[in-house]
Amino acid sequence: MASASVTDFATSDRQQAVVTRFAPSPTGFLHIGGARTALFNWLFARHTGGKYLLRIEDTDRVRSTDAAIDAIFDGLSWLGLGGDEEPVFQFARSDRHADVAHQLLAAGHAYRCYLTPEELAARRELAQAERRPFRIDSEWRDADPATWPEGQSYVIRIKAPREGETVIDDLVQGQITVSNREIDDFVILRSDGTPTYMLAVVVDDHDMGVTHVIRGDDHINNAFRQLVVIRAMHTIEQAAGTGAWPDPIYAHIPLIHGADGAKLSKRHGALGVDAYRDELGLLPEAVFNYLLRLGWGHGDAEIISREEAVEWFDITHVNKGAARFDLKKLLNLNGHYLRLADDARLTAEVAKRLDLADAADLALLEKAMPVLKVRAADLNELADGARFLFARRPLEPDAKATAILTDDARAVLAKITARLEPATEWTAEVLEHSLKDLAGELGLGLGKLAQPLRAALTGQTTSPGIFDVLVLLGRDEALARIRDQFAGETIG
RNA sequence: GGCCCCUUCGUCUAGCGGUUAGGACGCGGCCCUUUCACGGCUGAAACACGGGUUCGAUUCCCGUAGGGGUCACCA
Repeated sequence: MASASVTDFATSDRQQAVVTRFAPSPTGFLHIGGARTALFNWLFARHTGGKYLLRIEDTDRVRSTDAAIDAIFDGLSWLGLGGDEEPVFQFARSDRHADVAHQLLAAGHAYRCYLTPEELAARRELAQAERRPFRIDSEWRDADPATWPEGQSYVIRIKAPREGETVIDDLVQGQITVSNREIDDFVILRSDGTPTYMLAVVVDDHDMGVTHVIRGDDHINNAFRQLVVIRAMHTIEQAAGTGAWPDPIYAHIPLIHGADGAKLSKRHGALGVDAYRDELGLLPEAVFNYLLRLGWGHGDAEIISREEAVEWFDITHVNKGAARFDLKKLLNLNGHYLRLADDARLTAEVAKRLDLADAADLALLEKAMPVLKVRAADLNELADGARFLFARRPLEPDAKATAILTDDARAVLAKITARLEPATEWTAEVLEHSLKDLAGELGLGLGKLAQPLRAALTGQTTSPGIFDVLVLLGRDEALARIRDQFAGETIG
C-alpha cells in the first residue's frame, strides 16, 4: 500500500472494493433461506476484504412490522452476520426514489401511464382467455407529455427496450440471456407517489455503492428488469457528467427446498432462525456450518470453521441447483458442535430450559456437563438428559425403568446398598471396584447391577455412566434414591 | 401456458475428458461398552434418458423427460 498513491486508491482500489448487502423485507421472521443469503453475502465480502451491508426493505407499509425487523436483526446477530455499518431503512429513502423516478420521467426514459388497475386486469384476463402471453403494452408509452391529463391518477412506468436481448454474466448461474420482448414496462412509481421495489432496490444499491448483488435465484427475472432502470440512469448521469450507474455483478444463489423438493416458504416448512435456536435447541455455529454446505462444498470438508469458510468460500463454486433441507444432517452437525462447546456456555443454556438459578444447581449441572453432552444432539436433549440431577425424591420411574425394577432387581439394590454404605471414598474408581466385586460375588454381569441402579438413581433407562451418576448425585442422595426403591418391603 | 434455470448414492456434496466415481448425513453389520450415546471399522447405495463431439465422456454440445423459479401499482 505504501507505493499506491492517494489517486490510485480513489480511482481504482476504491471502485473495486467489494460491497455486498443483505436486503430482507420485514414481513415475517428471518427464515433459513434468508439466513443463507445473508451468509453468502457475508462470506463473499469477508473473503474479498469488502464490506457487507444490511438494508431493511420496509416499503410495504402494511406488511412490514417492527417485530419482524427485530426478529431479523436478532437472527442475524445470533449467527454472527450483523452488517458492517448501520442498516439502511428503505422506506426512509422514498423521497430519493421518487426523485429518480422523476428524473427518468424528465429524460423520457419513463412515462405517465393512466391505465387503471381494472383496465389492466381486464386485458390480462382477455390475454389469458385467448391463451396468449400477456405483456403490458400501454398506449401512454409514446404519448406526448403535453397530452398527459392533469388531476387524473397515474403511475410512472419505465420504458423498457423492445428490441434485442439482455445478457447477464451471473457469478453462479453463468450467462443468462433474455429477449427484451419479455421485459415489460413495469411500474416504478405508484399512483400514490410511492416507489416500487423494482425502483427502490436499484436506487439503494447504487447509493450504497453495492458492487455485488447476491440473492436468491427467484430474483433472476427481476435482474433483467432492474437493469433497465440502471442503464437508463447510467445514460442520464453520463450525459450530465454527474456520475455513473454501473451494472452490479450478480450472483443468484439457488433456493433451499423442503424435503419434498418445493421452495421453502413460511407456510411451507420454513422456520424462523429463532425457532432453530429456541425450539430445536441448535447452536449457531452448527447452523452456520450446515447452511454453508448447502449448495457449496470444499473437497471432503464437512466441519468447517468460520475462519476456514472465509478463506475457502468461492461464490463461483456455488451449485446452481436447489438443495433440500435435511434436518437429520443439521442435527448431526449440531451434536458435533455441542460436544465441542464450552461447559459453562452449555450450562447456561440448559439452566434456561430447566429454570435453574440456584448456584449449587448450576455448579452440579456444569460438573455433569462433560458426561451429559456426549449423548445429546441438541440443547433440548441435553436438558432432558440433565433432568434427573434435579429430580425430587422419591423418584417416579418411567415405564421402562419400572419394568426393570422387578423384585429380583430390588433385592440386588438392597445388596448394593449394603455394599456401598460403608464406602469411605465416594469416587468413580472406588465405586466401580466395589460394584464389580459385588457382581463377581453374586455371579452376575455388571449389567444386572447397573441397570436397576440406573433406574433407581435416574428413573430412566439411559443416563451417563452409572459410576458418574453415583458421584454426581453424591453419597447421601444416591443411597437415598436406591433405598426408596425397596424401603418398607420385605426383600427375600 | 410464456420465459428463465437446474439434473452425481434416499439427502448434502467432491469431480472440472482417462478415477476401483471420493466424503458426509441417514440406513445395515462388527468392535468398544453397565444403558444410551460418542468413537473406530465395515457394507449396501449415484453419474435421468437419447443423440452427437472425441481415441476416450459423469465431465463439452443438442434434444427428451423430470424438477424448480418467475410472470402485481408485494418484496
